[in-house]
Amino acid sequence: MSKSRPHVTEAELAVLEVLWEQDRATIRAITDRLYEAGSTSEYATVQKLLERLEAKKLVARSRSSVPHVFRARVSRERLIDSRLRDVADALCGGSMTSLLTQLVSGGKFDAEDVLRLRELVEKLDSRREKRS
Amino acid sequence: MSKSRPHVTEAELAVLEVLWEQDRATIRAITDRLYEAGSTSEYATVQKLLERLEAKKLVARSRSSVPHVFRARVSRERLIDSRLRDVADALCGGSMTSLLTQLVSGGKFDAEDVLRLRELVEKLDSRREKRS
DNA sequence: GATTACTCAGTCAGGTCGTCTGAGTCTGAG
DNA sequence: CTCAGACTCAGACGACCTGACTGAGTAATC
Repeated sequence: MSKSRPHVTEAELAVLEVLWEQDRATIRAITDRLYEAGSTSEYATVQKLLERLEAKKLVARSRSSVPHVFRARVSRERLIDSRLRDVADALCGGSMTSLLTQLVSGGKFDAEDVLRLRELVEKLDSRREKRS
Repeated sequence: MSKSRPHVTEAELAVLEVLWEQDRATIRAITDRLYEAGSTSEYATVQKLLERLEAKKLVARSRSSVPHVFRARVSRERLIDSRLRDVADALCGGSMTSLLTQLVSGGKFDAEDVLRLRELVEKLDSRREKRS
């Protein structure tokens, strides 16, 4: 988390979810999406969350028009990756490989999961070979 | 995290690490391990951390002797798994499979990693077949 | 009997997080 | 022009968490 991996709060995440879903959105749109009602204070809450997300460079704000338009600067995939890295740092000495090993050997996966995983490994392997 | 998956603090984790390393330990032993000095207040800090860990059922305390002897009730592997589950819940709709897919396809792994992963998948597959 | 180590309960400051308020700005309708 | 409504921006707030610390009481040891 420390290494330029700011923590994303649950409420902040909810905002990001909307941005992932809608690509671009105003505070109003996000507020209505999250709260239905969209009162003044709820609007302000979303505003503050966006402000913090912007400070963490996780969303971009376009000030060229009013109301401002926001978009996510980070994908869900990157966020997942960053959280996994946090876990690896905290519990696996920073090794993503250990984490992966742990996840694979520990989890319960059915036939379909294993099949998909196998395909994924194949793809990974061939991609790696091509690089070298 | 909510589902009987209490959050483990960094300081609490440091205590757990010692317990994993030493199996059983007194507060004194843990304090000396973590702080070298082992002053009164540091001792009390460790004590409080153990108290909280005990409340979370992550360590067991034997009161039959004084000083009390502590041991971990959760392995590093289980803790990793629980954190991964947190990530899955927060970002993958609770699906560990999605998380796994993300981890495999997103991470940078070298030839050795891929080889090990492949073996792991084999093992997982045969284990699964045996079960059915 | 005093010292030392330990347990147990409680406190405390600093930080984070979600929420909310208020002051000021801009714009469009009447 | 003026007013109302929507928006931005800065700040504050209480609740909570976390690590650190204190003090009172108890048991053991010399």
